[in-house]
Amino acid sequence: MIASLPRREGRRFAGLCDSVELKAGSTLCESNEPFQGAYFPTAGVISVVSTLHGRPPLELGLIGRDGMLGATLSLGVLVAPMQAVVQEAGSALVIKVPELRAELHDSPRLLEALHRYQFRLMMQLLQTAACTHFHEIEPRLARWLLMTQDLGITDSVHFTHEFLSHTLGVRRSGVTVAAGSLQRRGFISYSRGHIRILDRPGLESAACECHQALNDKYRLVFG
Amino acid sequence: MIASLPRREGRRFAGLCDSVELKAGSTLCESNEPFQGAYFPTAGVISVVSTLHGRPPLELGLIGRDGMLGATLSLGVLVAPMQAVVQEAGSALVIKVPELRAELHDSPRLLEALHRYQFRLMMQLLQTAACTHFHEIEPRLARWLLMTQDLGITDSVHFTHEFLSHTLGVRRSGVTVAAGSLQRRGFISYSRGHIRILDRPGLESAACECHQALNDKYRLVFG
DNA sequence: CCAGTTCTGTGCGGCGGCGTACATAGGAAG
DNA sequence: CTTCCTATGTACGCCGCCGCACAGAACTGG
Repeated sequence: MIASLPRREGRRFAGLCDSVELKAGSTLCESNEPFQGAYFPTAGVISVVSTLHGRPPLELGLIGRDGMLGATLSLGVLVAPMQAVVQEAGSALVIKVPELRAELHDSPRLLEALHRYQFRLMMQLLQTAACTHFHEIEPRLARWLLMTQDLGITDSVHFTHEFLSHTLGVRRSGVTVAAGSLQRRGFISYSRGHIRILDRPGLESAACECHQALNDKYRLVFG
Repeated sequence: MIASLPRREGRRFAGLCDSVELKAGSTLCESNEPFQGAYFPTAGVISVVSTLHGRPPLELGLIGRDGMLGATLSLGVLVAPMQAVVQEAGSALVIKVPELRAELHDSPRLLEALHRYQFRLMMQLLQTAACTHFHEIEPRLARWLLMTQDLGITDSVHFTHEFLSHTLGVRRSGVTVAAGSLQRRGFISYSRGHIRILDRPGLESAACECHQALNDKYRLVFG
């Protein structure tokens, strides 16, 4: 995302950032609490979740190296609207909130980038919300695997069924059944927290249309 | 929302708008198509929905006289991320997109207002998405009735069960059962498309916590 | 090699909602 | 008043997922 800035600005901006490690499972921001900083993942994935009283969190968005956590800071609100958790360990550039705000003030390009990404996240939320409501576990799982692959995940440390059950908001054994079916069909193979995609076209056929639809929309809007 | 601007700016802005009638059921914008304009309801309610291929639309947000349709225009993207439908007939001020953009450029207060509302919508989407997934029909229906009451609806023209089934993404007969239960408990009464709230505290107790939670969050962020 | 832990496979009863169908009731129009 | 249409009440079987429980399998550390 920073790379999309003009070279000089990008350099300058990166200079304002610290590099941090993203540890799987760590929480980067809490709903309705101030952002500690804005995160630009260079590797790994951040998960945007919504938590209801007494329920496991439900994942509604994924942020990878093409995105950022804290795009809402471009709206002038310093508080996070959602909770975000590191789903896939990696690393990120972090910029503190005051520095980001100063930079947003000076760089229209940066502001535009954040605004656009905010829009993208919104599209993602809308799609995922409906998908979660209407579609079944297996297609949703397939879609999720495709999404993470798109985000450039190579080897996953902790994609256990237990873990996936949280991101999909379903039972662990429900995931086992869905994953088992995908494996039997030869689309994926997995064992003890490690999933490989064997047949991407097959997986695409097993996924709900949301993956394709969302990508189409991105392209339509941003070219 | 316009009223929150300084008096002079508000007047000026209102002068740029046309007044239009909001007809129940009419679509104000389509997902991934350019906004025709930005709508500031003065009466009635606009519903933000997400539609999946071959499914009824699912409502994820409500826009009343405290809000607007087209807040994403403040992000510099001229396309709508979602579909919006008039749910409750009324009226609105409309401003054309180029005029709005010019005004956003000149008035930081206006820009801030749109940004804040964009943030609010985001909070609403996140809450509603999880609510839709986890909560049952009856509490969701109760919550929805409370929300619409908060938006200042007095008499509803077309709150039939059929209609409600679309906003909640469930069967019509599912709504009948839920509404029947709320009526038997004395919280509401209805007949042929007309619902009255008889016992607001009772209805609150029947609703899921999402209504309260969201209001709390609004207050926490915006005071 | 053994013991403990984590991950996966599988089964059970139950429930909420689905799709469908049909019956009644209330208004509107003639 | 009758006719038609829309809105509501209710029932039936089905399915997906739940909560739970337990067994096997695969790694881990002694």
